[in-house]
Amino acid sequence: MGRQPCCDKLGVKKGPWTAEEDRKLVNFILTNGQCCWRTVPKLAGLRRCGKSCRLRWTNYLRPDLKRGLLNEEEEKLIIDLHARLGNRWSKIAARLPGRTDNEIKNHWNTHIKKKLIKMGIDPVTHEPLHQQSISSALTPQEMSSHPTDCPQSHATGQQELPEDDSNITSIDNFSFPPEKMSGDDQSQAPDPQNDDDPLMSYIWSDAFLDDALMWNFAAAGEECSEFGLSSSDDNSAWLLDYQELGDEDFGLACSNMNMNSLDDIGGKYI
DNA sequence: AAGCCTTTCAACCGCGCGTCG
DNA sequence: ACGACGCGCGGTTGAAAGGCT
Repeated sequence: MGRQPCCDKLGVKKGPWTAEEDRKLVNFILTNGQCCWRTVPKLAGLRRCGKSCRLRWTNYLRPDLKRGLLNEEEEKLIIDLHARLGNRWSKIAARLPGRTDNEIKNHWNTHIKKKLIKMGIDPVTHEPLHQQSISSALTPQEMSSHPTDCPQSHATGQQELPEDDSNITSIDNFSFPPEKMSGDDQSQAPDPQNDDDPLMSYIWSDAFLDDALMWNFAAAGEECSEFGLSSSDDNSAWLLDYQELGDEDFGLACSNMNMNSLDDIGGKYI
């Protein structure tokens, strides 16, 4: 017997979410918390798959999300974490407060990957690219958009920045110790405890994750005017109404979400 | 101005894993 | 031990926006 579909395909809406659907989902979760996603659409009055609801919430509607482009520090961190973890985007996202795996994955594929290739670094292995592998690492479109991006010296293992490095300032200072750049990232991941970089040691520590949770909400509080996208985004402008939420609503939502110590943090939202 | 091409990113799909009865 | 179920993850798709000719 085959696997049961995650939702009844008939009558389930697909495609972009409307403001009304967003509103229903947010209202439901803030009132009831994140519970069984399979039942959320029915209880929230949505003609959506539970999976779709979860994705919409985690990738777009969650109030603790940061908005806007990733900054240089975040990019560096992603590159470093990718060198250790590979394409385990959720693990990487867990180390970047307010960022989602989907967002990081997209950013990697559209920005960072190209930057690394432009720098002559294989985005998969994080090793210097050889001339022939540069072409295989790039799609035909990427090749055409970077026709002269292949430094000649990479076959020697020497990294040579392009003469015009104005486009790579965000990652121009990062470097990987040789032991971090070889082989399968999972099996050969270095011992975090031995990491020389204090920042990375901290990021790899359990304490980081504890702090990250706090940062999520602190960041959301500081940037609460951003989490609903720009005010020009008519489709989501209503999200700004989050700021109008009362203590009671927020407290309930947080307690249902099993977040710790949010009574204090929650005040930053409001 | 119009059509085509490229880029971006929200959303979907299928699979694997953990949990529970 | 086994199967059903729900969730989360990573890869992929496709619509929209922006850029180019």
